[in-house]
Amino acid sequence: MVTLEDVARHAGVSLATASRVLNGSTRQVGAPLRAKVELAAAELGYRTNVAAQTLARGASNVIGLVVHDLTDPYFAAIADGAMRVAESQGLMVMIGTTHRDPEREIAYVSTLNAQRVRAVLLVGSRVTDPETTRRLRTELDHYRASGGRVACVGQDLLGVDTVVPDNRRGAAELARALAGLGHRDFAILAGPDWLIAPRDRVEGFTGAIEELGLPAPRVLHGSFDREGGYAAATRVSGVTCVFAVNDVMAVGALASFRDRGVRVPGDVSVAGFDDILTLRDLVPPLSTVRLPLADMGARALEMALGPSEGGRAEAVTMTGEVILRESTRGPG
Amino acid sequence: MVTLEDVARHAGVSLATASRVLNGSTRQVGAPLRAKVELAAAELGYRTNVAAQTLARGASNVIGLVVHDLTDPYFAAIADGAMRVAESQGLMVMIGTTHRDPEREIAYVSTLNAQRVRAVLLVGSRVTDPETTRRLRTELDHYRASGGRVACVGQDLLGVDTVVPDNRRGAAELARALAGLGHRDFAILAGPDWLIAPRDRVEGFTGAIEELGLPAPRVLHGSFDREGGYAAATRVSGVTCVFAVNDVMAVGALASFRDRGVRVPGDVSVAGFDDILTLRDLVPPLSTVRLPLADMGARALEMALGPSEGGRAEAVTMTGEVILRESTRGPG
DNA sequence: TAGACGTTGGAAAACGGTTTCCGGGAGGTT
DNA sequence: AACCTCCCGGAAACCGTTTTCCAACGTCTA
Repeated sequence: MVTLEDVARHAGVSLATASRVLNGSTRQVGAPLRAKVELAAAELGYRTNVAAQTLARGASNVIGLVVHDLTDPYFAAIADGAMRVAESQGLMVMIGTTHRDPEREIAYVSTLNAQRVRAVLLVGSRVTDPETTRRLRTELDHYRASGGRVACVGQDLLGVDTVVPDNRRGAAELARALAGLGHRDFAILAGPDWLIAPRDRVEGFTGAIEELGLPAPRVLHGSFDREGGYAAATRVSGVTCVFAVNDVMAVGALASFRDRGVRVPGDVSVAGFDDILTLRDLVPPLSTVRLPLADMGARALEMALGPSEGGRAEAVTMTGEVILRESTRGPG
Repeated sequence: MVTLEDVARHAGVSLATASRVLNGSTRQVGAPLRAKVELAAAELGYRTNVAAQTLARGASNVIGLVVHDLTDPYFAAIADGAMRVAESQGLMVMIGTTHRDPEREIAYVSTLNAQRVRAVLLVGSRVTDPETTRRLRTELDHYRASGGRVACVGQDLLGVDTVVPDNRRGAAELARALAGLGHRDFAILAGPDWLIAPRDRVEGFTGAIEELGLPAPRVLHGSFDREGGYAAATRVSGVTCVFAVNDVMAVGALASFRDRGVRVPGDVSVAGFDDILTLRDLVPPLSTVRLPLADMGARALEMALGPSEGGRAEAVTMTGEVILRESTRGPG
């Protein structure tokens, strides 16, 4: 293990000088010494010990990213956006996957705090349980008290900078668009009601339907993933249009309908939410509400890394754009 | 910032005792003192400074994962498998995405070395350029010389433990299966030839076709992703069956055919390789060669973490299983 | 030519833990 | 009662950097 001291000795300079040449930035070092140090470092194959550096500097070059599930294209897209920003700033990324367990999310914040990461990004819907949220907040406050920065992609419940998808409005606009096609009888494939995002989407959708004076949609709950969509879709009947609260559930629903011989959009229209990349390759192409996922991840990290806005947490709302494709058409 | 010393003072014990209670493991501490320390730590909200711990211990609790592209379901699946193993061992995961740039891969190994991560997992096909491989090996040797562990999912070219998908054999078996359906005229949507995995798959496929005495397949090169598959597929003509060297290229090919009004499998059969999860939702379901992706990632990390086999690097071959679905049928 | 000043190099004190010793006390054996 | 162990607490060295002083050395100005 080659240390900076070895390099300094080999170059015939002091530890301080070697440090200034190889890592430090504040002060100048004369050209001749600088060259000697660089040569010595190369010859010995010196690698900075980041742990020591972090300890001495009191700040690391790592950010933490907490997502629910990396194999879900929704999270992969957001993570990718964030990672590009991190890379452009020379930061490494530490990832934790919670598999939708709020306890794990809290535990990860604690661990990332111990790692003294520069910033933590929490990606994914918040939960409705106030006690869980309170505990997470406590943990985050603790982290921030020691200089950590935090941002969230989800709902503005943590007192930190947040990128908020406008779930209600997006769902409402989708509802109006679908009603505009002539649909009157809707089913909603809803997620679990302890997650806020799916709940908001349900409310936005039903609210708009009510305003239009149409019969209230039938709400079928399932888990917030493909299997949940599949399972909930098997219980659908007597409607002309199905709204799945996210795309992966919609994908599950399409599979379910295919397996049951229900044609989309012939027998029933289907729409999702998020516009994950995978949708390009579905048949029929899925109607959805587009969210700029990669941008959301990038933006959130930029907020976390940027100067704190006078201590005041900022919330940026991202509005979705309704995109009607072939999976929806008028009834009959 | 609460330090261990604060905790020790608050509890009225020595630094050593506090350390032993809160982090250390080797030695026992009597119940009364132990309780006092734990109480003090809780009251003060103490969080271990992992950087200091890493420095003192000389080993971290982090592993590095280097993949080409996280939004590609192939890599997401492997990463997920590896991350589950990491989590079960209480390790954090630092991820780097190279976007298929070998230079970035080398740079990441260097950075992860500086981070003193416990182990590094390199996921993705090796390149044909020996010079690049040599430089990567140098960097890896350097890392291993200081106690780092390395494993690879790809080809056994780095002198480290490796999980090797049997690309030639898988492709050959797929070729025989497709020929068994009656096909004689094949096109291969090949990846760039500076990547070994796609090249091996092409060779395995053509080799088997030759052995059967059939005309040599036409090889069309494209990038190793969906767009490459799409582009290459637009140049396909006069064949009854197309083999895309991985599933995401096959997905691109399906899109291309769909856009051009070429029916699959009516006009042309299409097969891919890897069996990524996304395939479940394609229409028609894609024939492919199944690789146990999550297991491969998990296995590789286990090898990296396990005891070194007497210094000898191990190579585990994973054979693929041909799966014929509806995207392939006999010609005519 | 003396004094002030701006550079540049080095010694040494942090940073926050872990771990090796060392010492004292309790318990067991002859 | 003397001796030997074993167990457990504490003092202090150490991990590899960064960074604050401090000193030495031109160079410029008056």
